[in-house]
Amino acid sequence: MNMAPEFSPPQEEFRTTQERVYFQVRDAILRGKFLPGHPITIRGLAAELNCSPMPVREALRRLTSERALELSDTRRVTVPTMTPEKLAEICAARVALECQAAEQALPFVGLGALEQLRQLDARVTSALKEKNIEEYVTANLDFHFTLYRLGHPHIILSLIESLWLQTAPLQHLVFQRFGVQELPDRHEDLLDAIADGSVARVRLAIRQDIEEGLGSISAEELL
Amino acid sequence: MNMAPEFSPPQEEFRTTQERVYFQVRDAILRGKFLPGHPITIRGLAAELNCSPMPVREALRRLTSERALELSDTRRVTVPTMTPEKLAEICAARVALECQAAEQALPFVGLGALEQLRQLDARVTSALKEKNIEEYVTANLDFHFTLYRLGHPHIILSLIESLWLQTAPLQHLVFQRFGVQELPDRHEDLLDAIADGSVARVRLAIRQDIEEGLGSISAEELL
DNA sequence: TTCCAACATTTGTGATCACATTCTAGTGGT
DNA sequence: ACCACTAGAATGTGATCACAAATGTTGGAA
Repeated sequence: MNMAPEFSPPQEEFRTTQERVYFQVRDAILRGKFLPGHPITIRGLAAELNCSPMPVREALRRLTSERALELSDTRRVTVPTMTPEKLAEICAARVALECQAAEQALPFVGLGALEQLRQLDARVTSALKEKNIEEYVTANLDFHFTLYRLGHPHIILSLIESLWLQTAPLQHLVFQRFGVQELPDRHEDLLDAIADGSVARVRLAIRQDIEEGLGSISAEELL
Repeated sequence: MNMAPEFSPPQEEFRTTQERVYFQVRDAILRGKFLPGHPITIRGLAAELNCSPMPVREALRRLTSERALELSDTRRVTVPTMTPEKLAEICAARVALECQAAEQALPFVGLGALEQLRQLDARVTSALKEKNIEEYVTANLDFHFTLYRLGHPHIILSLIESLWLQTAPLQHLVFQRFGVQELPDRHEDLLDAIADGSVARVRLAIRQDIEEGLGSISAEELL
């Protein structure tokens, strides 16, 4: 059986092995290479990533601390399974934090940034038409985070990243089953609201984008 | 020099040493036993806590992942120093998340819970009068978290806990210098709003409680 | 066939060791 | 007296080992 999670080779150079392992596993989770409920072993990862168990232990500890992975009652590390309650919570937290991040970013949106956001949105819609899920996920992620980063947040951004990390495997699975054609595109509303500088409309667009995207799958993920 | 951070003995029994160390260090941070900027060494902690460096490594990794500690550019673990920017962000994030948590808890507030909250608020105000900082901090923490826990949140609650952990050492220092007599008490407004079941007033009270509490110290913590 | 006990394997945790990097004194020169 | 430089100590990181708990497998008995 081929359980190899297809780790990407390390893109950039990292200071420590633990950091390299952390980002490789993190990336694998984001790309949905781990199935929910799938157990992860320290020695197995160490063998696949060509290092000793030590850096893997710390990387996994870090990821479980971010809720990207989960500790079972027997101290085994697994990919978290999603429940409707957790999804609703993540949804609510994302609305609360991303609305705040967007509002905080709003004064910093110049014409260059707006143009960049439009181009990223174009990538998103084109990926939607081509049903290229991989591209859609990454472009959508880039679109949101380039906006949020304009306000130069640190703490809030890392909280949002943690929440995205938790829904990442789910997105992948659900999009595989349903396709992506029927998702409403709230990015247009968002871009218009940003251009107008309307805080209320920005918050509304983000809330709808999140709730329609994540809410639409809330009934289907009982695996 | 007596740098011993006065670790509390482990209150309950923990499954692993790493977990014990994690909570002991976490508790020490919450009680302000570590000074901001103070470097923390793995071997030093290991010696103080009677274990090998290994569990300390994982506990510190976990705490830095929660931003309760910080990694310097030379991979040294230090207690984070607060900056006005970080404080403003934490403040904004707390408003966003705690308003959400309170709104989520509102339907679950029964008469028993309301009475419990009133008693906790009484503890807070009495601690304020007696200028008992330790008691104030814990009672205030209990007040907020018993409210939030009513909505049975998991993810949001852990996010909020992480944010409180980041401001804990600051509270301690600032309250030592200024005393606590002039802090406005928004808990009364909050309790009234809860009794009325008014979401808008609950959110307003929490926003004011956070912003007046943390905002009042934003200009004074340049250490 | 089904169930359960006993064994072997795997796994997580903690300790110890080795090494490269960083911090800290102590030294020597100006 | 002051500063740059070097040697020693201390620290973080990674690897390996030991051990107990958990998991998986095998074997026999009902």
